[in-house]
Amino acid sequence: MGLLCQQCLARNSALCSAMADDEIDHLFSIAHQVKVDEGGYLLHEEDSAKFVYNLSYGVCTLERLASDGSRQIMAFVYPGDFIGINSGPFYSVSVQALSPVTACRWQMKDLQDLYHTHPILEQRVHEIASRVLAATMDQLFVLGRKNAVEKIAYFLLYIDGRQRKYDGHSDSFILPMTRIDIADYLGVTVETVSRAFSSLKKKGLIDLSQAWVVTLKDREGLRDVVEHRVN
Amino acid sequence: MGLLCQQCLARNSALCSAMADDEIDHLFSIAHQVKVDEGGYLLHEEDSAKFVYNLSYGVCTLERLASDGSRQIMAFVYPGDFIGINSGPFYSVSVQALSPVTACRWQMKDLQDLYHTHPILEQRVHEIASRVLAATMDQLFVLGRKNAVEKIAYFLLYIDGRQRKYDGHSDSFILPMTRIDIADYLGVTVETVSRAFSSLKKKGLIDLSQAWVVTLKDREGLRDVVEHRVN
DNA sequence: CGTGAGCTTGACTAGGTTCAAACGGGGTGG
DNA sequence: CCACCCCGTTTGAACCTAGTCAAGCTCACG
Repeated sequence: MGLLCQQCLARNSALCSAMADDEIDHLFSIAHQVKVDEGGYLLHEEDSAKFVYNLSYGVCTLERLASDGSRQIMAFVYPGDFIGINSGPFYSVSVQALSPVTACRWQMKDLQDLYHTHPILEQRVHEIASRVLAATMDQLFVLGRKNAVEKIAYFLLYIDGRQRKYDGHSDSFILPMTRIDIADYLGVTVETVSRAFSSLKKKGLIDLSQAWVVTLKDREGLRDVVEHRVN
Repeated sequence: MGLLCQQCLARNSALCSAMADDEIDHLFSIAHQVKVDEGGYLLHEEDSAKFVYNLSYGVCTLERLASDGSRQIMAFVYPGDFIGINSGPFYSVSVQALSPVTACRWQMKDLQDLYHTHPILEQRVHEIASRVLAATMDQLFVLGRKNAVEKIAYFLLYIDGRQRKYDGHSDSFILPMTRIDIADYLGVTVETVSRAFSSLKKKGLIDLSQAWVVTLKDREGLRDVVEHRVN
């Protein structure tokens, strides 16, 4: 059984890594495996938050939809990330799969019961929650105070940080999301995203061999762009 | 001793309200009272997060400052609100007083010790953290997807909700923050804030007897503006 | 190959920023 | 007590960035 966990991309996630190999079987035994097709939803914002998920494979968006159809993506969710861990009575965001997705699902209640025998789990949950809030505030700053090119530079460094561990430590990675997703993450339009990519390419900071294959040629230069130290 | 708590504006805050009148003495006995002048800082983003605060009187901003001087306000903090409850090793935001401020300060550690005897406290802390995250995501949506007038309409309803319990249930309230603060909260300039106020006034949705005295004449109309249902 | 979805680019427009000036109310000093 | 000043706010005009609309391109897939 534990074999599934040993091979899981999320084995070293903030929560699972708190459990030794011989303990993880129990964590796994109370979990359900969930699969969602590309484009499908893992959960909806109005659902009551009964479950906690840990993404094993694939990438998701954490998003909110307005009545007029406009969408704001709050975060991109990668293997090892948790979903629903700091929700109130409802999730308050929907989670959509950008690719075929596998996740471990626990009853919130079951996980909380584990806190008694494994108090470190609760501590880890706190840490995760505080990191999520900090990341959301980073994004808030970017949306409020950065222009289009700075937003894209920030986005690329953010994705680089998220994906490096899966794509190896090269300077190239494959974007799992469309330009529309990027636009909805940064609060701009698709065209603006496209123009900003071109601008960074012209500056020599990145390469795009294909639209979704990014090579970071100058991370320090990208950081300068984000920090508004260059035009 | 407990008298101070009985009269405190934060007596019914999410945390203190978990304690009965006869129990609150203990919570108070391990607290320090902190006072900060208008414009002063309660804490800085780079401080290590050793303390938790509960605001008793006054209003603060929760803000982040960039190297180029640009500022993003993440939230306005009112009596009863908690500060530093879901920080990582550092606070990651600074807290500035908009008016003379009084707060109760606890050692994070002391509060965590109380969890054993009063498990409800820990639960409340979770709830607070999840509400903070939800509110931050609301703001993220607004910054990413709303225009200037919609942002101001959202802001007014947000402040109305925050202040109603202190200002009584009238339709008028006094803004404790400047136009610059509002601008830095919504990711626009002062001039844009001013023009948006004028626009809402012209629409008949609000009144401004003085610059900082707002009367909401049509809450439903304001909600329509926020939801993009009107121009 | 041909098709279509997603991406890029161009031309024009609109909303917000910038810079500048005027306004208004509260506080200070003559 | 009034005049003056100062700070925050409002308003105006020019500018510019990002949005809009439209066309063309690329590439994966049938």
